[in-house]
Amino acid sequence: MKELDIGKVARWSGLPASTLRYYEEKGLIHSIGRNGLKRVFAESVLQRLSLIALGRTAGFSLDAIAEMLAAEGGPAIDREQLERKAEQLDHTIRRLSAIRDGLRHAALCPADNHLSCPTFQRLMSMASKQMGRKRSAAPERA
Amino acid sequence: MKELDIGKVARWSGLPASTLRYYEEKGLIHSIGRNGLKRVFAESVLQRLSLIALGRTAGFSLDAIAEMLAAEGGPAIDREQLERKAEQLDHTIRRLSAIRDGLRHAALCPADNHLSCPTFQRLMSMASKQMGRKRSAAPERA
DNA sequence: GCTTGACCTCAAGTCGACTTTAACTGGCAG
DNA sequence: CTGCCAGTTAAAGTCGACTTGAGGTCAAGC
Repeated sequence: MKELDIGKVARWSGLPASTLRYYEEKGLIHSIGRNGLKRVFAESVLQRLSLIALGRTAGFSLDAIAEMLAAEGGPAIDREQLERKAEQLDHTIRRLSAIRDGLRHAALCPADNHLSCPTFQRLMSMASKQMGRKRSAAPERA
Repeated sequence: MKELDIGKVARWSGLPASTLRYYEEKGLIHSIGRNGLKRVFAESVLQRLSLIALGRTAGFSLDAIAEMLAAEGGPAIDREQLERKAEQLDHTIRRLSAIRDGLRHAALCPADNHLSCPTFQRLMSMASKQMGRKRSAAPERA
């Protein structure tokens, strides 16, 4: 099993060492031991970091990601929760798609005020569909 | 032209008044005047707030949104920039889609460790494709 | 005339996610 | 032995996006 010091992990993951320490402190990753003072990581930490980066991209908080990663190894994954998150993501994707189309349209449409362009408006209203954002979606700190 | 006080804007937009004041301070919205001390908003501020919410969903910072909104009314929209943003969003969407599929697969797949499941791995590697930190899109942030 | 409620300002506080700083350790090169 | 380099810690600082708090204004209602 290949062992990496923090510098290698940093270089390969693209994350600064400080972030790796921070993630370890938060329990998102674990070092497999020490060599003197120095942390030693298993190669597999890179995959875990990928998953974390992915989760961040998807908009999850570090805490939410920690939960999911914990569930992942654990005795029972909450399949229902995963499906809920998948569905949430699905909504997000649809909204982002509408926004993307909106931007693209804005880049082409000659109307000088997009707010009054019907195509733009249609896309935006498609994207909106509920705009009071209170904590309700991603983490469900349960 | 209908005029709204901050309370109505708050109720209709779902945002607290403090946020509306903050947005005004940042130049994202404007009140059309004052009634005594009290801000008076045009009804159109609601649409603007929708766009702002949309932008937030798409992962843009308030500053970036302010820029885009400024460009919107201005003399020339940077079409190239819009197209770039659209393309960025497109990548994000693809990655989110892979993540969604990954989650959904994880919810169904009987393997007890998804990290070793080839289907899961394929989806995740599809989602990754570059993992340097750079925030992009968030679902209803938690 | 006094209270209540919705609004105001300005300053300070909070939260998440890091980054920076200062002081220290331990290995290896010259 | 001396320096340097990569690593270590704990604590403080930063940044974006708000929220909260203290203290004030004003119209309406009892």
